[in-house]
This record gives sequence, structure tokens and C-alpha cells, in this order.
Amino acid sequence: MPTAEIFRALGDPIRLEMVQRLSSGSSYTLTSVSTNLGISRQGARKHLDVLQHAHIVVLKPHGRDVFVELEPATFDAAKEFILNVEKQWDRRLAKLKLFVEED
Amino acid sequence: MPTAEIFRALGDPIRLEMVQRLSSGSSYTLTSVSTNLGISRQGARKHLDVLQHAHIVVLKPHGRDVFVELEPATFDAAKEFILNVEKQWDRRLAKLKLFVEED
DNA sequence: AGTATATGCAACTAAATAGTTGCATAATAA
DNA sequence: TTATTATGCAACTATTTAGTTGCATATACT
Repeated sequence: MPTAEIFRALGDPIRLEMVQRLSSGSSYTLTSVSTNLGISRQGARKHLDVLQHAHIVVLKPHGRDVFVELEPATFDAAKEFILNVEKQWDRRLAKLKLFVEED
Repeated sequence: MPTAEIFRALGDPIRLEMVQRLSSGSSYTLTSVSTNLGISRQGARKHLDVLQHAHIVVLKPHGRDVFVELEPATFDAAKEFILNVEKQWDRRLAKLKLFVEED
């Protein structure tokens, strides 16, 4: 899964809200994740498609309703990217400091 | 800065590439960040606008050229979000485990 | 002074996104 | 069985995005 697609999926207030609900709440079906977001059920459903394609979420049909579950493993790629950028940036600054200090 | 906007800015392969260059490389001007991306200078410039509005990057004009610098502090919001989701998710699983085990 | 370089700004197009409404269907509840 | 609920699918619109080209301008180099 390309990192950009994960970030892209997280790059929307409604989808972030969904993720937050899923991470903290108990059990969620499609409708329960989709209510009180200020948009229609079908609108919300499209957002869930985005999260699903980015493997942030898994949909598990169960009788008449569909349960939505978070897939926390996916966050690791995003986390790694950020941590790496910060690490490399720190190294840059360290090198720069050495360069400035040498004379 | 809303978290979603930061994620959104990172949610594109070209912008991710720019960020990676900036985190590791030495000194970058607008043109040097914008070359070898497969798009035109003006196309790349628009991506830099996105990164700038999300405060991921700062532009510092200097004579005829403009230097581009990373703003690593901004990544903290994104990192916090991810860490929080993972933490809450772990708590959920722990609680669930307790619930299942109790009888 | 004249040329080359780094950048900015604007107009335009094609494609993707976010959202809607309407209708259909399968599973549950009364 | 009839009504209700959870969902799916499709068509449609408005807006945003990604990219382009063309032209203007200011700084730097020779």
C-alpha cells in the first residue's frame, strides 16, 4: 500500500472523525459510523470506500448489517514515514552544526 | 492547523517525494525541489503551495531565488493523531479481552 | 548593456471528488 | 405476512484538483 494513499485517505475531516470513532468506540456498523456527520448515508459510504481501499478499515458483512473495523497495522507505514522524515531532518541539522563549527 | 489538512498535503506521491528530498538533501531552491518530478515547474509550484498552506514547508525568498525549508514541528500533529489512534485501539482490545475472559 | 536564470501570475482543460437523490433488495421484527 | 431496517447501486451536479501553456519581471552573470 503506497504511503501517499494512506495519508490521502486520512486527509479529510469526516474520514478522520470516522477513524477516531472506530478507534475508541465499541462496535460499529455501517450506519452507526455514518450518522451525525452532516452528510447523507451514501455520502458517508463513499468516505468508507476510501478508507477501505487504503486498508485503514475492513468491512465484515454479518447478516443484514456490515461491521466496520479498524486495521491499525496500516498506520505503521504512515508512522514510519513521519518518524523517518524527522530523523533525517535531525541528522541534517547535526551535520550542519558540525560544518558551521569546523574552522 | 487542522490535522486533516496536514494529512491531505502529505497524501500525494509528488508532495511526499518533495518532503523526502527536503528532509535528507542539503539546500533546496524552488527549482531544485521542482525538477525531475515528471511535471512542469508551475505544476510542481502548485504542490509546494499545498505544502506551504499546511505549514509543512516554509518559503524564504533570497534575492532571485526562493529557498524551501521543511517545518518539522508540523509533523507532530499528524504523529500525535496516529499514536493516539493506536493507543486507543490497544485499550479497546485490552478491555475486550477482559470482557471475554470474565465469566 | 545584453543574456540567462528564477520566479510569479493568469487562463485554460481534463479529470477526480464530494455530495446528492431515487430506487431496489435482502434480512430482521411485529 | 407485512412492515421496518440496513444496505447496495446508479445517475447526476457542482466543485476542486492536477496539470498545462504563455507571458511578464526581477535578479544575476559576462
